[in-house]
Amino acid sequence: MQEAQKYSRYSFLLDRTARRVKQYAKQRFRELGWSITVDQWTVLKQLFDRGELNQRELADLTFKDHPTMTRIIDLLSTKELIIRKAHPDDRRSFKIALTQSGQQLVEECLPEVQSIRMKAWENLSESDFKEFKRILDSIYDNLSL
Amino acid sequence: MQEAQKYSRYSFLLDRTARRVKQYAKQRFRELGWSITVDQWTVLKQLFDRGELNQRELADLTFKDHPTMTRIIDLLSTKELIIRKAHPDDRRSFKIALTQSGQQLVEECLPEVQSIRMKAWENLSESDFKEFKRILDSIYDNLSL
DNA sequence: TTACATTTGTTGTTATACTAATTATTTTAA
DNA sequence: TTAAAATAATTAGTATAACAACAAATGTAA
Repeated sequence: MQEAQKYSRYSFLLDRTARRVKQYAKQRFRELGWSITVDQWTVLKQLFDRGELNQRELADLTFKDHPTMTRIIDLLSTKELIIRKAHPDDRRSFKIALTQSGQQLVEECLPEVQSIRMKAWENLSESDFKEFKRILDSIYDNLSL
Repeated sequence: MQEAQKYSRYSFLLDRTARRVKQYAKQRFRELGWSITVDQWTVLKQLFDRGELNQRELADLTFKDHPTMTRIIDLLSTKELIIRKAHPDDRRSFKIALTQSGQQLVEECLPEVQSIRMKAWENLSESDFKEFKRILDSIYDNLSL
């Protein structure tokens, strides 16, 4: 393979694998009868770990843009897993909080999510993880603005 | 970090990095004034490399599903970069072919695409590429159906 | 040959991704 | 203090991504 073409191939493999990982988790969520998506889960988990956050903070933590976060928040609100509370110090902003059923859902799903996530890494060693993380971070930094 | 949480973190980094790579390419395409997306490019490039293909073959090669491919083909047809030609042996199917302007576009864009792709891999070594590919393939296989 | 299964492609629906533009509010600077 | 700049969130438009259901054509087995 030509030198230059090789890099396109790696980018393709990265994209393909990331899609597969997401697809697998999505499918397992469905099979388990959970009515949330993987991206919605990520938001719930952040709120579970860190407590109330505004939408900008959630967007930054999950590396999503603001319009996307608005819509994920809308969907989670409709399902009554979170609520937008008025921000005490800033009327432009909301405090997003888990509802009781949101809290309960995270607690129930957490072990299963972890086993879904583990599946991808079967047969890989501790040093593989380190290498992988290092390379991913390097790629990410190369493309930072 | 807890053992189980680690795997979620790796999945997150993978997703984040893949999104960044796509985002970077998309932005460069825009800056260069190209009116195609990265996924559309991938289809054009396959046709350029392999000649006429049907939609199933294109979907298989790019690891996209058939409805997604239908829509990408629709968009490229509208832009007159490709055409659906009747398949001589199978009336269910089309032969997808580059038009002259499609062919020309690929030839013009190819060097620039390769430099966009290379950007991600700066400061990484040949053995990093090999390791990375091995780990990606392993993850992909772990989640195969 | 007929009935059934498979294949190819399309349509519909929901969700995420990114861009641009907009509103409301808050911050900063003259 | 007032005007301009910046920020938080939303809305609108277009493009992927995945899934289900479907139509038309082809293949296969009795």
